[in-house]
Amino acid sequence: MKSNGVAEKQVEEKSTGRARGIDRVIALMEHLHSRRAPTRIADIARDTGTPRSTMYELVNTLVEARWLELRDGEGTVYFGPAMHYYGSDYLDSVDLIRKARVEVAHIAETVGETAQFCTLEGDKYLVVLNEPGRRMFRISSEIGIKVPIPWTASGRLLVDHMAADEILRFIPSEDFILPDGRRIAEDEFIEDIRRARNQGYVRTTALVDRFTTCLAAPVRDPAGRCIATICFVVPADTTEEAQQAMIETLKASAERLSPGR
Amino acid sequence: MKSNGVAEKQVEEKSTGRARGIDRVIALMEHLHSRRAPTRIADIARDTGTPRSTMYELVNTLVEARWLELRDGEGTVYFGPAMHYYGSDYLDSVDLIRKARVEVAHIAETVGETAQFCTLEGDKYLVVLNEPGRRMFRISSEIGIKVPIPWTASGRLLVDHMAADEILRFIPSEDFILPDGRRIAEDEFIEDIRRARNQGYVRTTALVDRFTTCLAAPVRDPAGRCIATICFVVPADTTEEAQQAMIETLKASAERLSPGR
DNA sequence: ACCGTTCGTCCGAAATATCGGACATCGGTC
DNA sequence: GACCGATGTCCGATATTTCGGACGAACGGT
Repeated sequence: MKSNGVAEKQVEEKSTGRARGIDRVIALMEHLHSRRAPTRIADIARDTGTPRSTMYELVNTLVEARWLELRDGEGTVYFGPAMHYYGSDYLDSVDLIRKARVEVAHIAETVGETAQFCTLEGDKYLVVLNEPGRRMFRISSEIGIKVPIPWTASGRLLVDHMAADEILRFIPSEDFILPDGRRIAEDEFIEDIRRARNQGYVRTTALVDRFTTCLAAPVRDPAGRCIATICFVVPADTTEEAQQAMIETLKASAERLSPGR
Repeated sequence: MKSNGVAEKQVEEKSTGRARGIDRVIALMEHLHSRRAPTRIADIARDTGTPRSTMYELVNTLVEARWLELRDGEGTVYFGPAMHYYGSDYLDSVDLIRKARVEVAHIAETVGETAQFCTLEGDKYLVVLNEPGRRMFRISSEIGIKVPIPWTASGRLLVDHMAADEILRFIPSEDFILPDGRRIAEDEFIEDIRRARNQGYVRTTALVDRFTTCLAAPVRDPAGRCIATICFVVPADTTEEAQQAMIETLKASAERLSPGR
């Protein structure tokens, strides 16, 4: 049907080309999020399949509400402050996330490396919180961007409650192909998961990015199911000693976050 | 009925009671933000003047888009994860805010007290970033909530580029009345501003809250105009010595954030 | 100075989203 | 067990929002 790796999203129309304003707005915001950059109104209209006149009308309304902001030489629009306010309300309203914010901020500051808090959404992995370390070598946070589960360290923990065949049915086959074209062997992936579960943490190197290592520890619900992970993103040449210390830090934080002690 | 200080917003109708979906959605989100709590659909409909059937229809659409989430025993709705993603995109896209996040996180962690980054929006003060300290005595962040300028320490810096009469014309007269009913004398307020400008920081005690002191330092643009503030919110009984150290911390951070060195 | 392109606004027509009200459910109360 | 209030769904009518296309302005390349 649709295979949007980074792909675009046309508004689905059943018969005619007419759609509700709210649906066009949702498509607009989703488009800005996937582009992650201020975008010209005409381009948004084209890429979302919205009539130009309609898009101008909607953008005016949204700018007035501060959902969007005109950027640069008035040529482009991007998210406005209202989104930040609503987003903060969301973060504060979810108990686990509120606690995770404290943990992530603390370990990022004390260890000095980028720390993240991650969960699943559907059959994809995504970063919910991202606190850059002192290094700041990864400028762009990838908050809310869906990533195939096998590309990530955390992903190996987040599915560890399933049986092997269940996992392979759950994850789309194409998600085993890395950005550089390599394919992750399914049995190695399953073995990774088993080992991670036993160790209580997971480490991956050079998966998405040749020079990056990810260290992750599981946040588990009372039933023992991994509901989220907390992790560090560090250069691959970080000393083993330092990595071991980080793993201990992660395990302690993850333990504190796990509901019901 | 409802008398929640921060006023409610009925959807404006010109002639008939009919409104666009997008306008109803904006009113809905604004309402949730002002209530800051999961709210029942029927209540939202009543308080925003939206027909119940319309509200149910819209909420369904928004829940599907993850703009909203059903909470509790499915009885109420509140902001969903999409708002957080869009809000994060906004934060990352504004240079000053991105830098301020680093500063606020750092000083909150090292000093251990709640730190904030604030600006003006129209003739109101508002908190853009809030990082709770170790104390965490103020649980609810007030991000995106508009507050009268005279109620705040930062407010005294944010208007310090104006002449006295300009300031008094700019700030609505009723904003000089504190939550407890006391009225701030206008000449004392003007004097506060002058002193703050000379000192390069400002301190207020027991303004909004009897037991709270605010310390703030100005972030200035190349022309010297205060475009934002960075501040600490601490218990009023914090020692003078500790407060002096915090002031120095704030001034250093504010200096780093001021564009053009 | 001459095009071709993009930007933003405006307008009338008609497809349809909003609205009001009816209805079925569910829980709690007396 | 009857009553009351609140919740959520459904449906048809019509007021209105969306849409297409036209238009003038602004821009940039030749």
